Amino acid sequence: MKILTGAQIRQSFNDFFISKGHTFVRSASLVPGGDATLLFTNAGMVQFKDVFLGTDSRPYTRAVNSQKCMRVAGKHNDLEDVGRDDSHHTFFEMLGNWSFGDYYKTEAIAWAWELLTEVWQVPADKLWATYFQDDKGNIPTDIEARDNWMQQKGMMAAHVLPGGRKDNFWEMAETGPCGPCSEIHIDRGPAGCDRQGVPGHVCKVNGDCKRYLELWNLVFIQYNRQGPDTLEPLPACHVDTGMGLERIVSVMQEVTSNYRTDLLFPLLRTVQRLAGHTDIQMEEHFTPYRVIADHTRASAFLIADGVVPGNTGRNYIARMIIRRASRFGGKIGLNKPFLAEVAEAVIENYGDAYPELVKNRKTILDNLTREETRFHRTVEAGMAQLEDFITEMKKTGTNTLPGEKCFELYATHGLPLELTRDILQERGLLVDEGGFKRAMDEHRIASGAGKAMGEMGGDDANLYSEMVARLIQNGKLKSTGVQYDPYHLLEVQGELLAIIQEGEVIEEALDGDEISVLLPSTGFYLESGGQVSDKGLIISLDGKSRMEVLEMRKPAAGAIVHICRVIEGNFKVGQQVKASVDLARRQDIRRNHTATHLLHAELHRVVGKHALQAGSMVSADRLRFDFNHPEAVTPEQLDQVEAGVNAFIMKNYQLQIKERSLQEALQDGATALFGEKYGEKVRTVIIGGEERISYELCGGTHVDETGDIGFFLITSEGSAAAGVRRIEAVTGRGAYELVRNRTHLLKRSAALMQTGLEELPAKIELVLSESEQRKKQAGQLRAQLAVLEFQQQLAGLKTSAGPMVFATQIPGADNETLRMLTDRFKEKFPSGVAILATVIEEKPAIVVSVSDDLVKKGLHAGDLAKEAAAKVGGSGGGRPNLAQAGGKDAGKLEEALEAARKMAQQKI
RNA sequence: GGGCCUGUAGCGCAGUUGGGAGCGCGCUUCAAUCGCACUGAAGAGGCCGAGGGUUCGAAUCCCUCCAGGUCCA
Repeated sequence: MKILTGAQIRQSFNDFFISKGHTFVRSASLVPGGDATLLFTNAGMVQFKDVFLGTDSRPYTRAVNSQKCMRVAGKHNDLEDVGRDDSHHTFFEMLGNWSFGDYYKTEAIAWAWELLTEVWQVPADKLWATYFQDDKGNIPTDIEARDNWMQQKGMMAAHVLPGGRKDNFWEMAETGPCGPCSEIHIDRGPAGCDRQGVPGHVCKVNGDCKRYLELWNLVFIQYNRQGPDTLEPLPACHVDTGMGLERIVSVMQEVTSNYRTDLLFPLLRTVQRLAGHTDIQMEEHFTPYRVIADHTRASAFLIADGVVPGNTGRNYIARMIIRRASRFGGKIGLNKPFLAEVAEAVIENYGDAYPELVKNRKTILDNLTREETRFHRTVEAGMAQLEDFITEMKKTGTNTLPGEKCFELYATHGLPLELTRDILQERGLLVDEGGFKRAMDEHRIASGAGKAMGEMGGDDANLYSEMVARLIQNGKLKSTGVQYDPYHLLEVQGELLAIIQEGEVIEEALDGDEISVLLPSTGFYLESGGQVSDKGLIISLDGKSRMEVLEMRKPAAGAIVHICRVIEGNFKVGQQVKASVDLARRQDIRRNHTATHLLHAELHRVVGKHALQAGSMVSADRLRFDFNHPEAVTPEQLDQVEAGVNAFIMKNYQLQIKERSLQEALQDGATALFGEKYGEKVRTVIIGGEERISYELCGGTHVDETGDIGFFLITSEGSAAAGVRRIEAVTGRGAYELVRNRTHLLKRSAALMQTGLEELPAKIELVLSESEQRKKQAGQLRAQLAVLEFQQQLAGLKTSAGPMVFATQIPGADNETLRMLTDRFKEKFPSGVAILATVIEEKPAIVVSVSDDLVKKGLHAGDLAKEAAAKVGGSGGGRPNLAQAGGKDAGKLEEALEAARKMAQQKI
C-alpha cells in the first residue's frame, strides 16, 4: 500500500474524482440547513438530499467531497461508548462521490476499484465486494453490480458475495428514492479477529468479528418507493457513495486504531504532554486519551459551525461532549481547563482542509475554556450537595446512596453519576445504580420523549410529497414543485391546486375554515434566515371570496403552502385566484432586515469580530439579533452601535444584490451564516459599495437604499443564552412610533414636574431625595412622639412587687415602633406583659410581649394576641415572648385590649 | 419542547407550622501606627427577581411570568 498521510488520502480521493470529471463541493455545515428533522449532518448525502428527491438541481452532474459528520444522540444514544473502543467517533469525515443522473454502476465500481488498487495500491486479494440479492425474493438481484465486480482486474470471483436487505439495500425513508448498494470490505487477516477461540465462530464478511472491515458503500439509487410493496424505476439513476476517512486511513497506515492514525494521534500527543505521561502511562490510560481526542475534535468543529455549548438542542450536545472530555481529563490529572490546547492541535491538523477552524480559532478556544470552567463550578456545587447527603447517610448509618438522590445530583445539579460513584467509593460508600437508572427512565418519560425539536417534519410530509409528485405528473406544477420567487411575484394569479384541512385533502373551503392552500407559484416569503413569513390575501377573480394568508410553510420538498383562513365566501379546487402580499407589512420587514445586516456589521466594529450572529428574527414590528459575546454590552457600546447604524442609514447606500457561486462569494469574504443551507448559486447582499460595510449571503428581502430604513433604535439588550447576547430594535414606522410615544411621555412628565425637559432629571432627583428625607423624618417624628407618649404613660404606672400587665394604645406608631416600645417596657418592668396597639391605615395592629419568667409559667404571647384579635375581627400569633395580631375593626380596639389584659391577669 | 433546582446588601450565602431581614467578605468614618498590614469601634447599603392571590399579617403558602443553573429528547 502507498504510504500517505491522512490529509494526502483525503486530497487524493478528491483529486482522483476531479480527474474523472467531478466537481469538488465544499463540506456542508454540521448544522443541516432547512432540515429540522435532523440534529446534525450525519452523512455525505445530506446536502444533496433534495437533488435526489428532484426538487433541487445543481449545475454539475458529478460531485466529490469530504463531508463533516456528527453521529451522536439520535435514536441510540451511545455517546457513553465513544472513546471506549478504537473505531467509534462522534465526529468523522465521510468521503464520497456522486452521480446525479450521470454515470452509473459500471463507472462507480470501476473507479472505486481503480482508486483502491491502483492509486492507493491496496492489495486486490484482500478486498471483498458484496452485491444485492433480495432475501425476501421480491426485488431483482443486482446482477449488473455483480458482473461489474467480477470484471475488475485482480478481483477474485470468490470474493464477490451476495447480501440481503439489511446490508445491501438502501432507503432514505419509508417512501422516496432507494436502491441496491454494494460494499467493499477488506480482510485484515486472521489476527484481526477479536473472537478467536469463541466456539462456532467463523470469520466472514458482515460477520460478527473485526477481521473484515467495511470500507466503502456504493449506493445505486434506481427506484422510487411508493409503498411497502411498490417500487417504481426512476427516470434517472444516481450514485451515492460513502467511505469513512478515519477507517481507510487506519487501514493504509496499518495501525490497529483510528486513534493511532496521523489524523488523531497528534491530539493524543498533546494530551500526553499536558498530562506529563510516559508512553507506557499513555497506553495504560488509553480510554481517556481517546475520549479527549474525539470530543475535542468534535467540539472544535461544532463551535466553528456556530454550535456553542448551551442548554438546548444542538448546543446542549456541544456542552455534553465538552463536559465529558473534561471529566475524562480529570481521570488523568488534568483538573484545570486544558481542552483549548488540545483544540490547537485540531486546528493545526485540520485547518488546511477546513479553514473555518482557523477563522474561528479564538471562538473555539474561548468557548472550550469557558465551558470547562463552568463545568468545574457546577461540579463543585454538586459536590457540596453530595457532602450534605453523606452527612445524612452517616447520621442514619446507611452505606448506600439512594438512586433518586444520586439522580437528583445529576439531573438538577449536573453532577455525573461517575463522579458521585468515585467520591462515595473513596469513603467506602456505594450508589444504588439500579435506582438511578429507574429514576432516569422516569425522567425520560416525564420529559415527553419524542417531540423535542419542534413540530417540523411530521405526518403531513408524505401527504404533501405525494401530492406534489402527482401535480408534477399532471403538469400542474413544474418539476421542482411550487415556483417560489419572493422578490418579484408580489401579486400572482393562478389555479387553486389543492386545499388541505387538518391533514385531509378537501375540494371546497367555506367561510371561517382554516386551510392550507397550494398554488403553482407564490411570492409570499417563507420564513427563513430569521425573516418571518409574509401575510396577505388570496381572492377569487370576481372578488367575492377572500381568505387571509396567515403564514407560509414548507411541509415537504417542493411544497410551499399558504396557511389561510377564509374570511368571505368559499373556494373550490381548480378555480383561478389572485394572491397578493401585504406590501406595507413587507416594507416594514425589509427595513428591519437590512437594519439587521447593518447592526451585525456595526457590532463587529464596536464589540469585536467574535460577535457573530447566533440567531435572528426579523418581523414587521421589530428585529431581534442574537450574537456571541461573553458579557453584557455596555450602555456606551450600545449607544455607539445605534449611532453607527443610523450613520449608515443616512449615507443612503445603494444595496447590491446579486447571485453568484458559493465558492466565489466565500472567497470574496462574504459572511455565511450557520444553519443556513446554501446551494451552488447564492444570493449575496452587499451594503456600502467601495467601503463594503456588510457582505452577507442572504435570501431575505431588503430595501433598495439604506435611507429607506428611516431610523433605527435599539429597544433592549439582554442575555439570550450562556455566552449569547440579544439586541432588540425597531426601525422606520416602529421607531417613529416609539420616539413619538416617548416624547409625549417626557412632555407629560415635565409638565407634571413643572419644569422644562432639560431640567427634568435633576428635578426628579431633587424631588425623590426630598421625599425620601421627609419620609424618614416623618417616621422618626412619629416614633419619637410614640415614645414620648408611651414614656408618659409608663411614668404614671407604679412599680409593684408582682408582674405588671399593661395594655394601651399608642396613636401614630407602626409595628416596628410598638416592638421597640415593648423593650422599653421590659427595661422598667423586667417581669410583666405589655399589650400595645395602634391603628395603621384604619386597621388595628397589636403587639404583645411577655417576659421570660412569665413564659416559663405558661403564659403565651400568641394566645393573648389571638384573644385581642378576635374582638377586632382578626387573628394573630407569634412566639411565646412576642406576638403580633391584626384586625379589621379599629373601633373595638379598646375592648380588645381589655380582653387581653383580663386574660393575662387571670393566667398570672 | 418538557422535568427538577435557584433568584435575599456590591460579592458569597443563612433565614426551620407565616409574625423581629441577618451572617461572612467588601465599602465608609473614627481610633491605634511615622506609614502600611493587622486589630478595635461606629456606620452606610435591601420594593427578599416581577406581577397577582390567600391571610389581620407573606422573604416564607398558592398561581402566572422573567432570569440563571441542570437533565431528558
